Amino acid sequence: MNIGTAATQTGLPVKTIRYYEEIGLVTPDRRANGYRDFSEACVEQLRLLAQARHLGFSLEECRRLLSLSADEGRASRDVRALAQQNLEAVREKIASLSALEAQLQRLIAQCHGDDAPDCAILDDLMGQRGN
Amino acid sequence: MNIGTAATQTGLPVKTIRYYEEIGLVTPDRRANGYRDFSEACVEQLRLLAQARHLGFSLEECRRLLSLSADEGRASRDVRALAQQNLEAVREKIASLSALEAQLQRLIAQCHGDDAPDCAILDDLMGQRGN
DNA sequence: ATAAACCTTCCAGTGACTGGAAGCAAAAGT
DNA sequence: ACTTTTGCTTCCAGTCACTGGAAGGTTTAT
Repeated sequence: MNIGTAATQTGLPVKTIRYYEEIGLVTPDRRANGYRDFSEACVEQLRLLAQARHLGFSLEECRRLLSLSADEGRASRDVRALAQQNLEAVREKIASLSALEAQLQRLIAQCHGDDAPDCAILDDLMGQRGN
Repeated sequence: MNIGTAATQTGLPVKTIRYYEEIGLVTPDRRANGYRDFSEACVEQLRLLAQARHLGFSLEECRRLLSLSADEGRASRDVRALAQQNLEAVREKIASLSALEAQLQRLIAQCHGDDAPDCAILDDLMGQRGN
């Protein structure tokens, strides 16, 4: 299977697949003309990559997921732990973004938003030390 | 004021301040010995940068904030619009992270998490196309 | 025969820093 | 006065996960 077909099968851009090969996440075969040749197994790995990236796993986490998925003797506990870690990270991001949201909302509420140059937002941004 | 003092006054790392100068966000004076010399006004700009970055504004947005803060004839409406845009972006990020959280939670719940190699998470990751 | 679509590699850029090396300048300690 | 430490300078390279583009070879369709 050519790289373009693999791309449409997985939803990954061609460039991204080449990049994944470059950093050793997948190792497609090569044809006589130099074209990459993707096996079904390889496409499955790409599908895992696409899906896991979509879920916010880093490429290093994806690497571990791939090695777990290749390991017939794996314990599902290990996969779960990885996912759990990722979940924590997502929750932390949500928490800090929520704090941002509140602060921005407060700032916006305090600003008149008219033609005059005095602005509560700028006042706040310049007023205090960072944090 | 030396760069180190400016750094402690604003909470920004020295390296970051130099980077901000490099991309033209601030332009401190220079002393005879080549050291940067930060005026109070310059430090205020750095404070704005620190605070705005902390609130998730991009550096390009910060650039616009700085030019608005320097413009005596600005309309606070414009500042508000910028903050409002940022708020939307933050809300979108929160929404998509929340979707991730739900999906991860579901996946984790389906996985036994024991010694056995069969794992609902891996099954899911390899099963379908990436969207 | 020609055009288009597809493949290859390599180089450079993104955003926002961050780390490190090599080399002066200034401040502090003895 | 001398030495050590700290602080400043520049420049180069790396991070993460791609993304764009150039220059060129291959295959497929017309």
